Order: sequence, then structure tokens, then C-alpha cells
Amino acid sequence: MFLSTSYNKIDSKSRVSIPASFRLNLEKNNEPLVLFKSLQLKCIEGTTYSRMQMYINAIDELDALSDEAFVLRMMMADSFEMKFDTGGRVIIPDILMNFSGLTDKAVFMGIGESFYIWSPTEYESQYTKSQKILKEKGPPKLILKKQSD
Amino acid sequence: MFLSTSYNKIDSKSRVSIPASFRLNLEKNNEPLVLFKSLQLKCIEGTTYSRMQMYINAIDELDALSDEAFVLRMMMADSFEMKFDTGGRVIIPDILMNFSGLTDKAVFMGIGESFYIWSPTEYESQYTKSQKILKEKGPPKLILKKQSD
DNA sequence: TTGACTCCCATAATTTCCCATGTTATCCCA
DNA sequence: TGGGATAACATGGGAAATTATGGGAGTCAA
Repeated sequence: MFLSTSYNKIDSKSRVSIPASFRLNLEKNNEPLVLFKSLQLKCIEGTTYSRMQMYINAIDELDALSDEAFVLRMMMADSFEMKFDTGGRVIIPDILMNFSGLTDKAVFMGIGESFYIWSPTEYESQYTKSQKILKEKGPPKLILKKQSD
Repeated sequence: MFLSTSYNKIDSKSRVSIPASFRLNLEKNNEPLVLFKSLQLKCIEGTTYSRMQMYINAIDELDALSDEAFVLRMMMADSFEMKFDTGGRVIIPDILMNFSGLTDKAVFMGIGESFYIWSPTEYESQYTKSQKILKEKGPPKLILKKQSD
């Protein structure tokens, strides 16, 4: 699971350290890391290779001509398998840098099965927004289920 | 898995480098590359030899005289097994160049089990279209299943 | 001999890999 | 509980390997 938030520097080669706790989570499960454009937010999303595989399998089960399949294929096109250097860094592809507005600093935000990478300004505005909603609507009501598989 | 998007040049001999990550994916699985006309889009589709075989098997399950079977057989006729040169390039057959409107630049778009090759203009219009669908209909709702095979 | 095609080599640019260093966090013992 | 030793982490830079791409020599057929 990916949890917690941290800031890391992006150097002139577009390299950035993935937080150690995230890396450990991947290594423990022997999972490569995949980064892709978030479908809803102006940020990069990171997840495991096998979770990405689940999306791909889902494509084959949809009507090949459907809008859903079309959008999912585009999502794959904006996905990148990452390689770590010995220091635990990855190089963020230009496409993702531009899309998310990243320059020299990245905010890593673990959200369970995946994590977000934000530019600091975008992160702050999203955080503020979430606090506002929380204040107005109160905490969300959750129905917790035991894991079935 | 074929992931990510990249641009490569097509030279005067109709040669083009297949992105290294795609090549690696093929080599790793000892799979020849097959290119064919997309059935839905104005682009070339690339996939593994064994996935092409799955399409062929699917034809056999259809009514031999049906329109579907007819169309699929025609698709097979416009499929080509590719040979790589020492630099990792292939020569794109004229039929496919003309069909997809390729001239001097190709966009490679990994979509999981296969990949598309577009002319830059066609790629951009398709990308715009996907963004529009995403905006209007929101992200596809998926029920993700763990891989069963 | 020309044209089309295949195979191979050359090179520039990019990417990957590895080593070095400062900084932060963790641990252990007094 | 403090404070120093040790390990882990984040970050910088450069060497080495890989990739993309251009061009040419050899082959075969018309």
C-alpha cells in the first residue's frame, strides 16, 4: 500500500527519487512501477505493473468500438514503465512532466493502491479544495468491507 | 505489454525504428512482429505473431460465409510479418503507408496487447477526440478483476 | 545497367548505469 | 535522555551502453 505525503526534488535530468516507502512496497512484491496521466486530475499517477495489466484485460472484455475502450487505450498510450537507478530514482518522461506541470519539485501522495505526483502549487490547491469540501459536507460515510479475495 | 507513446522518423526507404521498449517486449517473449491495417481506425496496428493467431482462430469460430469472416480474412491478407535490421528498424510496406497516410514521421502508441502507428496529424485528432469523450462522459467505470490466467 | 531490396557499418544523440557526497533518520549505549 | 555512531536516503555528476538514424556495398531481377 502507498501511504503518506512527501516532497522530492526533480533535477535537471528530470530525475526524481521515489520515496523509499513506496519503493519498498514495490520491491517487496517484485512489482515494476508504471506512471501514467491521471484521467481526472492534473497529476501523474503511479501504480504497479500488475494493476495496469488489469486495466488492459478490462479492455478486451469491453466492446472494442466503445468509447470506454477508446479512452482506456489512450490511457495505456500515456503510461510508462519505469526503471530505477541504483539510487532509487526514475526519469519522468517529458510527456508526463508537461501534463502535470512539474518543474523542479514533486509532491508524492500515497492513496492506497496507487499514488499521485503533483506540482507543489497544484497539490496545494487540491488540498485546500478537499479541506473546503470536508468543512461543508462533513466527513464521508464509509461502508467498510472485509477483503474478499 | 506495449505502453507509452513516441515519435520516430521514417526515412526515404520507408524504414522506421520500432521503439526499443516495444522491441524488448517482443524479444523477451520470442515473438515476431506483425503489422496490419486497423479495422476501425486510420492507422497501422502492430502486435505479436501469437495474438494474430488468436484472431485467425476466432475466424474459424464464425460462420464461414458470414460478412464478419469475410472482413477478417481480408484483414489477414493485409498483414505482414516484419523483419528487423541490425538497428531495430522495419520497412513499412507501401500498402500500409498509404492506408495510414504515413509520410516522414510516425507516432507509436502502445495500447497494451498491441500498438498503433499513426501519422502525426491523425494521432493528434484522435487524441483530441479521446480528451473530449473523457470530458463529456468521465473516466470509464471498471470492475477490475485479478488476472485469472 | 538500372532499380529495388537486403544487409551491414558509422555516428550522433540519448539513455542508462555507476560512483561520490551531503543530509537525514535510526540505533545503541552511556 | 542525550549524543555520537551507523545506516539509509536523496541528490549530483560523469562514464558507458543503447538507441535512432544516415549511408553505402553487395545481390538479384528486369
